[in-house]
Amino acid sequence: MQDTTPLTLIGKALSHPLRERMLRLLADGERCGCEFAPELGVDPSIVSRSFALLERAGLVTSRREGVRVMWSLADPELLVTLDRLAELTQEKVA
Amino acid sequence: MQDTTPLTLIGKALSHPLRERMLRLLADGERCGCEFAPELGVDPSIVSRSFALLERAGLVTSRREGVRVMWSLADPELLVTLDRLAELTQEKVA
DNA sequence: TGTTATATTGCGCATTTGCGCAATAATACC
DNA sequence: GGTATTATTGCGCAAATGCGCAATATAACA
Repeated sequence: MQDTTPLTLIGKALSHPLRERMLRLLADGERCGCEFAPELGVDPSIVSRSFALLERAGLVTSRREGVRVMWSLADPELLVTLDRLAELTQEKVA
Repeated sequence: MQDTTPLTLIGKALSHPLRERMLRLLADGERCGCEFAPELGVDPSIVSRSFALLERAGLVTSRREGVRVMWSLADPELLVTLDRLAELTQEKVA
């Protein structure tokens, strides 16, 4: 794709259930990337690529701590805003 | 995809620049679907399928008016919330 | 009935995304 | 140097998405 806006990047990042789950696993704060593969039942390579997508969209940030990479939500308001968005769209559906 | 949540549906709907543009074209209120194909320079079939996606995600609603289908945002707060989301993610990027 | 305007759906094909194995990188420690 | 732990990247293949033409549907109206 050529014309990529901040919002479409966010959309792509959110458009896979695994990546939404990863976001929610960060709700309580920073976590080591190494926890995600076993917890989600996928290959570490998928976790790595998924975090890369989330990071490019600006949804998460990372810092190295020795051999580990620690991930956290880019903003504590994020999940609230996402859930608010889901609310707004479900009004008419429900 | 099997495991599809409200948020992943929204993500998919937002993940294409054409569909984001369509959403923004509804900022000022209801519009006839027939305006979008010429304005966006794509085939009407693409507009139809794109609206179907946006509607399934709960982002837009429609009503028939004779031969036309009139589209509007599911909620007037939607674009504000989406832009808020973009803000939250751009803080760290900028 | 037929004609016009708008919208949707079926189809084939191109592009993108997703997956996991294997290889490589990065860091710490001996 | 070597080993262990975690993370990333290269690759091939599978699945999903995007595209537009053509066909069909829907509604209004003469």
